[in-house]
Amino acid sequence: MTAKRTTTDDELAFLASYDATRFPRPSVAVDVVLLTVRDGAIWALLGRRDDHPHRGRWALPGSFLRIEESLDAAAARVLRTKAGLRGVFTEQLYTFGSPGRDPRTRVIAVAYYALIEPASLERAVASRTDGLILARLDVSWPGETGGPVAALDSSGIHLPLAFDHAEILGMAVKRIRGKLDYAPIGFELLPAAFPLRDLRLVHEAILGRALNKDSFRRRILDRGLVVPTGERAAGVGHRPPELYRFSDRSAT
Amino acid sequence: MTAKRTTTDDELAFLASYDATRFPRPSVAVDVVLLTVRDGAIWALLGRRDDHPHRGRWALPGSFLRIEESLDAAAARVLRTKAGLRGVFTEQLYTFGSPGRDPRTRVIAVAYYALIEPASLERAVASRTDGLILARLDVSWPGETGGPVAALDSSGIHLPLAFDHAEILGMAVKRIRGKLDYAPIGFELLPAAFPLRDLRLVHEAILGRALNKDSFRRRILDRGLVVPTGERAAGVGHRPPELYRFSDRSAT
DNA sequence: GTAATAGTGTCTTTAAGACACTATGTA
DNA sequence: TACATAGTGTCTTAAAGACACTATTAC
Repeated sequence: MTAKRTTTDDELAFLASYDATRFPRPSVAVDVVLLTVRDGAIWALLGRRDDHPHRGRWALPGSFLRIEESLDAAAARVLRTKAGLRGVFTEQLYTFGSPGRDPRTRVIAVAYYALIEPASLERAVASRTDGLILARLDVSWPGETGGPVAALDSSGIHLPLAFDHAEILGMAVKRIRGKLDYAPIGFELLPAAFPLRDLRLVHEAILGRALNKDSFRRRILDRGLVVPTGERAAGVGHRPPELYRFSDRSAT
Repeated sequence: MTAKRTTTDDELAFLASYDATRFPRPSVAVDVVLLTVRDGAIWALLGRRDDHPHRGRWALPGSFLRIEESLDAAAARVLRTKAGLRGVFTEQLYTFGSPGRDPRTRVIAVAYYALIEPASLERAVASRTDGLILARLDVSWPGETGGPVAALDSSGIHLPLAFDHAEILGMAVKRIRGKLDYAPIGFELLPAAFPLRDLRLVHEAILGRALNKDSFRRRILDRGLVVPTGERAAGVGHRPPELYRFSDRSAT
């Protein structure tokens, strides 16, 4: 972090006289794209806006940044207070700051994305009565092209999104598509023990295309990122697959 | 961007009564890591701080965000006013917001990185009298590990950096290392026409390791990202190499 | 001529795709 | 038993590394 240094009397005097209100300052908010993967699609947590602006539209969970709180802490607080979740994998995504993105006042939104396995997220949504939904994302662009992403309700109807949240969703999808190959993010979307098939289905849903079964297995096993648990899934209607777990080796 | 929608009288009344000053707001600054590659190393533009805090230490060029200015526009303004540069490749990097990172007040720094070829940057530094220097970066970590990065003056002495700017430099190096393989960022660091050797030296400097000469040539040419200009470099003391230029094909 | 790097051709190695085949559970 | 998916083995293909060899300029 900041290197050790001495504070001089001169500097102390400067700091005492510093007036932070001399310039108009924007508000800073933190928005969280909480994602999961299920049924071959990416899903995101959205909340219905009860207040202006964009009342009735759907928005990412978010909050204004508190004055003595780090950005990461604000993202964790949003997940805790809006979804009742703790210890979820979270990473900063991008900062959105177009002057017109919020009609109230100038708001800089520091966006985060978070990944969680579907069972926990469904439980969180079910335990809430404040209009949270899990929306299926409709990614219309291929590869890592990027662009806004639409959200669909359970009937496949497009949900009207608030602010620039379609852009933020698009950035989150683009990010996890890009990171999937070299970062262990698929594991965040699965329970502790999982068959390799489920890991492949998660990758396919994120990438939006089918993957070769054999080379996927080989690639994952060769990298040593997963280790067999010795257990097998039961009651699957066919040969039960071996269950694996994420191996936290520091290998690349 | 934001979807088309109608504004109701109800909402207009809400907006008229909205008081943006109800909550304390942090300041928002934009800092730019302007990078180039020369002599097998990465270099960054730094300025000596004339004022408190961190007077005498070295800092990234930056500015507080103006209230009606986009983040991208602020980054472009910083490059224009602090280095006299326009049209430089610039991309958002990461947002730094630890509560203690600036002793004056809470400052959220939206960091950008920019890439330029060394001749233009040297010209910009030489034409300034306000204490700008080109500092060589000392990247001590391998691969995409990440972490703070030190800056050295022309004698190889460590320059004391202001705020958390060693962290920001580290994030910029990590980012360009990661993007080098799939994004055409090497070209931003070279003149319009260049021999393949220079492109390889740029890649090697960024990655911090030697690359196989033959497969580098094959890889670059096979991707069709460069096209021969038909000209050759002269006066190089050996067989003159063909000069290539970046081909702006939309191919992946 | 020598020195130095450009550039080509070929062999080997490695990772990924294709695909056949065997294994083992449920119904 | 049939069925469905798990898992193995092998062939092919594509990309990268290794390396030998030729090409062309400055000196």
